[in-house]
Amino acid sequence: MARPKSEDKRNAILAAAIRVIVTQGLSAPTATIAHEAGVANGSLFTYFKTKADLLNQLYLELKTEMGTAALAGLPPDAAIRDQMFHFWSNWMRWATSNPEKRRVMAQLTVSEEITPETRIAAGKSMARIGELLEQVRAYGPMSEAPMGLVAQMMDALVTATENYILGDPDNAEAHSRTGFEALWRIMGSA
Amino acid sequence: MARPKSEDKRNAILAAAIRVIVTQGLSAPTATIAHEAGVANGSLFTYFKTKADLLNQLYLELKTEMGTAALAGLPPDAAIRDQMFHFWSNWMRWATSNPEKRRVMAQLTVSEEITPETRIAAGKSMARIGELLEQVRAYGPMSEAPMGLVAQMMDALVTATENYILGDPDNAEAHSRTGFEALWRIMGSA
DNA sequence: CAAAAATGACTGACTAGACAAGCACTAAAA
DNA sequence: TTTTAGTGCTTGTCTAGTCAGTCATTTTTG
Repeated sequence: MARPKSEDKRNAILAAAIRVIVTQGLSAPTATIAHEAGVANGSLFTYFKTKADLLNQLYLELKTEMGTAALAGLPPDAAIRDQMFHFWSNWMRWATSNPEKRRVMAQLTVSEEITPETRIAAGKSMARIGELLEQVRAYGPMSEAPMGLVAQMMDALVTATENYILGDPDNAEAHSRTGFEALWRIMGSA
Repeated sequence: MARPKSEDKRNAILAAAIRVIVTQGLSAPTATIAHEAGVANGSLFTYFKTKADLLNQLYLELKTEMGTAALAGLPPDAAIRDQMFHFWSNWMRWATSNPEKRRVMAQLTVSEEITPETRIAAGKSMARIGELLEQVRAYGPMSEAPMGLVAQMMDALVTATENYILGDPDNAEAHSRTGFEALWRIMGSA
């Protein structure tokens, strides 16, 4: 390999994509993204085969980052409710301190450009979260409900709470707590 | 006005837009929509000034239709929980029997093309729903929480439940019930 | 240790195609 | 006869992706 691709440049493109998409939406021209990243139009395509490829990789990166952040420092021996609250708080903190990433995630989640394969790969990085949720559900009022529905509901509550916090960041802490209590009322056991 | 615009044609365009957008996404060409509606390319623009205008009107129409459907036959003297359940069931039924409209709504909700004005107008048509929700909230565990957060959570739960039903329509009834019970655990009082 | 050859990342002008909207014209209503 | 809806071809703009050539970096060779 004569001249290695630089990880820096790849990251610069992904970061630029976030900044541009947040203001222009997913239809933002690749040229704009390349320019924002300080890279030539054509270079973008040496790092990402197509625009769709760029979007898929961005989605994967964001989802993984979010999952990692949410699980950071989870106390493995604490009561399940405390673990869940820790997890919830991490997630909220990440979301509120990365509003642009959150917005872009929301757009990508709904986009047709994201392939099922990417969604599955993204799901894998959430495996640990699934286990946790499974334990929570098993002894609560949702024990009979299908896991998929429970997972979607949690996701929905997270997103709703995050969205609301975005509009009133000063009371983030209180809203986060309200959200968690709602979640726990839905599926928790004690 | 010498020759009146036909309401039929307008509706044909909106209906065609739904059909086309559901398969092609919001970037679907206006030409395709016009063709699907059995109308010339240019005619579309006598009914809708721009493509964005078309999307905004479609959003408004769908949101209004959904709101109306959800409130149909609401028993005004029944217990508040029963009213809420009636409302929830209506909403679910509308969603499951109009999957394409639901999908298009989801796309429009997130789209940058929809103006704040349109969103506000759409909110107005939901006023009655707001009152109902207000009564529910007032005596439950969410009485201290801001109304906006409560509304977003309900919306999130509706959407999550709808989405899940879409993937397993055979058990729609059971899932709908599960969803409502979750909602009631969050904010109901008895 | 040159130096030159091989490699492939990088550039940005360019192309081919798509699309929203305009327009000149025709048909229908009043 | 006037006015406006309706038509579908045309136009100007925009954009994803290409490509011929350049240049930084590594590898080979005398």
